[in-house]
Amino acid sequence: MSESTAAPLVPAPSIPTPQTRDGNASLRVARGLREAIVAGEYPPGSRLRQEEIAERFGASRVPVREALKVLEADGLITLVANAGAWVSQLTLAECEEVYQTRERVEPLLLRLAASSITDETLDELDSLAEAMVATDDVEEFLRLDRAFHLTMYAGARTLVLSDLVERLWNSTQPYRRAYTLMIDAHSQRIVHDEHHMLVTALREADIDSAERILEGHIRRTRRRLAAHPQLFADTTTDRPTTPRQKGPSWPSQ
Amino acid sequence: MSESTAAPLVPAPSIPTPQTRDGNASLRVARGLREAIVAGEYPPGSRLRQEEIAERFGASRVPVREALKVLEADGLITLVANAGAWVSQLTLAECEEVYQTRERVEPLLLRLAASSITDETLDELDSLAEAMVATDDVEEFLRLDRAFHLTMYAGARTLVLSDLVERLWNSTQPYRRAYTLMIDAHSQRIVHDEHHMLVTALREADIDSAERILEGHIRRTRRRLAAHPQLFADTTTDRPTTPRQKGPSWPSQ
DNA sequence: GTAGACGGGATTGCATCCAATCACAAGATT
DNA sequence: AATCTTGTGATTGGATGCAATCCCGTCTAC
Repeated sequence: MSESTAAPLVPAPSIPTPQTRDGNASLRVARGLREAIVAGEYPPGSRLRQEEIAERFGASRVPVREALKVLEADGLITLVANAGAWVSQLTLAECEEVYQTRERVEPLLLRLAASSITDETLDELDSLAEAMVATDDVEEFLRLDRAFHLTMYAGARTLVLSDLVERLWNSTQPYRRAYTLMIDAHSQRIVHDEHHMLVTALREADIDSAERILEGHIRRTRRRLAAHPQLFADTTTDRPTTPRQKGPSWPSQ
Repeated sequence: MSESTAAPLVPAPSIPTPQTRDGNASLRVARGLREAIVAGEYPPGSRLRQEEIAERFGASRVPVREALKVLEADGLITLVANAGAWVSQLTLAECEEVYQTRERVEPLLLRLAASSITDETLDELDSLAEAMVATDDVEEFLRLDRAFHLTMYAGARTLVLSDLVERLWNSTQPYRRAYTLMIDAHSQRIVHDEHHMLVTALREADIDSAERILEGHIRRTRRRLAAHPQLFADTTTDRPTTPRQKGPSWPSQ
């Protein structure tokens, strides 16, 4: 398969469309673009041009537009009619909203997953937590943090809830990244302690404690983020990335 | 209202919207189709054909496909590559998942909205609760129930969380409808009492109590739903690729 | 110097057209 | 008689083309 995907690494965007045999270019574009945004390749506020994305993924603009709709529903991008697509910029209030939602929802997911957490998983969680202390690389830290949480939830046989949690993580990833760059040693130590307490509670099968520790863990992160409002979009300034303005969606006909 | 009379049913396939001057047919299709699904016009398991929808909303298949992607992200429909789109059929486990999520998330939304609930809103909530006892019409009951909850949350200046709650309501609406058809007087009385207690707690500005009452209210509904597994898709049945209407039992819209 | 107007170029939204795939029914083989 | 094969019609997926719209650098007026 070397000939099919070797090109994307090198800036040689001649014609990367060997064959669209799969039948779902839309899915491929959505996946790839989501990964690129979460990876920070397109920072918040970046404009996304359909043709550019189409060329990058070797598709036409039609599946790209479908993928953009999906990513808008994910909260990752903001679409403005007849204007374009931008990577979502969260205000501090919106970011806190997502974190407050996480405080409520992730403990539930943890509870649903707890019964199927094995000893091997617990050991893996411990080593992930240790690796977070060891690393100095921001991207590595973020990856480990994400892996820690998602590994805890991996056993849950849920569909809606796991999807939701992943969306919440994705939409706030840029701000976790920006914050991690300026994290101090003390906060990092607290994060580590909380992770360790979490594993301990799970080892003792004390789900109620685990839920509370996880909730506090997320809440503390939220408060630390709130202490750095400069990382977020300003609510006063008029951004070209108009936050999606939903109509009166509730009137049932 | 028995709006379910024939207006949309009557074969008047001329052209409902002769011109798509708005500039966003995709949004219009998504909105209209979502309303139709939530209204029960397309019961779970129904197949959605692109051309049919396109004709109904006076658009081509391209914006229809974009709308289908959005509704898939909403959890309202299920897309299968190269096969088609079906209105989502939830298993009992999935429905309980949604309800458990609601138990955690809606109290938070209520908390965020509580500060901006006025006395007029409280009076409106009371009358909505009263109207629920008075009516015998299922659709009216559902509309009032939805209006009650949404009115409580209306003051919250949130985007992500309100969207999330709306999605959770929408995706479970068909099962609320089916269940409401067989609700007994005793359960209905409990629902009414809970609503009244909720308004009382809000009137006393006792947010913690309001949260707990709301959580219990949703949980009890979940447990009543779980007592009627026959309303849901069987876990043993095949993929949504082979969904078949097995007499959804309630009148064709 | 600042604010408003404007026009070229770029970009989006949508309809039409064609290829690919699947469901389904009828026939052939064992 | 049951199962595998085959072919046709219907449906979906995607690319191209065109009209409508918007962004943005430039010019003009005050």
